[in-house]
Amino acid sequence: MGLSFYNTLSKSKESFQSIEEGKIKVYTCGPTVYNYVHIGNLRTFLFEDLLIRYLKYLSYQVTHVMNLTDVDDKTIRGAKEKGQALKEYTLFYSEAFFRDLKTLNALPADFYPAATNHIKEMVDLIKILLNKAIAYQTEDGSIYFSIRKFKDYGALSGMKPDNLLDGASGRVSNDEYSKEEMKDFVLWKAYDLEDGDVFWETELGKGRPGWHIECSAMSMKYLGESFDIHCGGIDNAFPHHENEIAQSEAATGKKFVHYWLHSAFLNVNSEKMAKSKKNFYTLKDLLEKDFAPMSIRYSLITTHYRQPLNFSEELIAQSDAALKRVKEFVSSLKYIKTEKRFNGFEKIIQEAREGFVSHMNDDLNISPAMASVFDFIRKVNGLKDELGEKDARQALDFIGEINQVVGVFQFEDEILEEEILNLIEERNQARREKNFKKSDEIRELLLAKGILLKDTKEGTQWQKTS
RNA sequence: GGUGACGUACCCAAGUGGCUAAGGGAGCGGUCUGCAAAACCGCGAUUCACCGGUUCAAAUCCGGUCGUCACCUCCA
Repeated sequence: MGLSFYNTLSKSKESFQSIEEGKIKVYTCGPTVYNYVHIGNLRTFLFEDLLIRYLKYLSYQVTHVMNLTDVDDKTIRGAKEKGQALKEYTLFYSEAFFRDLKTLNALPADFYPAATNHIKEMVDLIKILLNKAIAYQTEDGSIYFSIRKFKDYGALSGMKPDNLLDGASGRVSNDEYSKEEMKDFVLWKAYDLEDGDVFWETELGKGRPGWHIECSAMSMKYLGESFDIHCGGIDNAFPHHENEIAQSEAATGKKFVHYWLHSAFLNVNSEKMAKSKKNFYTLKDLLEKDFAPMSIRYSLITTHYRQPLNFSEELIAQSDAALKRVKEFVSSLKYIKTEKRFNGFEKIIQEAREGFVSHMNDDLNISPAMASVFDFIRKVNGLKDELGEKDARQALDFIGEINQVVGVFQFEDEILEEEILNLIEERNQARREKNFKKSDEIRELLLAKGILLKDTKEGTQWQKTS
């Protein structure tokens, strides 16, 4: 089966076809850098990482752009509270965000454009909308998008103008406007004293951009007026993405994005994890509890991205155990040293690969894709006595291949220091002399150094624990 | 009021018309071991929230009921 995705636009799975052969352009909505991200946010970023990694695995040439929202009400308020310049404040949280991504082994995007570096592009876009009379300026100088003038408004989210509750986005003074206009959203916010020193003097007047316009302006700058995939959390489908479509398509007359992929929420006790509910964990919180980054990554990516995921510490512990199983498998392969070959081993690998790929092709259906990896491991474990070194090498390479996509397995350094090797030998000597007190002491000592020993028929084997 | 998602074993989670309902965790039994730990092997839902209906055949389709969550205001 070929690659297919559930497209929010059509509310159905569609087989994937890139605009340009062999190349895929992806835009993902990044964080608003006003605070540390929580792991609910990170779930979405890791879903996107999984997507990008898989597309690369399929040999597509991927261009990935993730924006940073570094000017909005929250960043302005936060900077003011800390008495910092906006730039200083947002830089701090941007860096924290990048650290989190790195810790969780997400591949860096090709571009991380920040809103404040693209004011010119946004102004140009807004000017086009004004010229087309789709946008209008109000008395205070703010500029709004008239959603009634974009006939397809609501196509993505099903939120048609008539069904929206009143109470527009960012409307300054509600009373002056009719009901319909209240549903319009802001493109450019005229300067307000609350904004302090955050403003730009532009052809549109003194002020700052609305939230939605940045993604239209920046995605089109880096990826073109039409591109392949746009991702984000499901809460961004409305109003953010709906508004992006309206702005972009109204301006260019072209289809903005071909595939919209949205991830479901991470919940805690069946409720959305959110800062306002105070039920969130940051990555730092979890690391301080000694959870391993890869166990956290595994927890966040192995539930299908459109399925709400109920988060718990128990979940990470389960992931930890699952990863241990893979690690144990990988570690044990190095003890297969014989020259023999297992007839048909290629076929076993090929079946596992096909299982993995066919499920990932199906809208990144990772659960059964991983199941085929675990099936492979069980099968090979059962065959170990019949495998030779070259087979083991192939099995290891296969796990490495899968890891290009999932990015959760860690391959240990297969070399031990002389000192450690000597201790293992010393312990074996003690065991031969039935000096178990001494051998147990050495085992404890090595475990404290991160080396786990296992006494098997073939001799003592070791494995690194961290 | 409008829009949408979800309810599968003790926990996590696939499967959306038809072979024995994947896989992981936990548990139990076994193998190995000086012992322990780890690993490996085996076992585990006659049943898919509930009630009707369609069908030769349904967890899967249709209707209804109950329960949970989210969006419509910044939110991954």
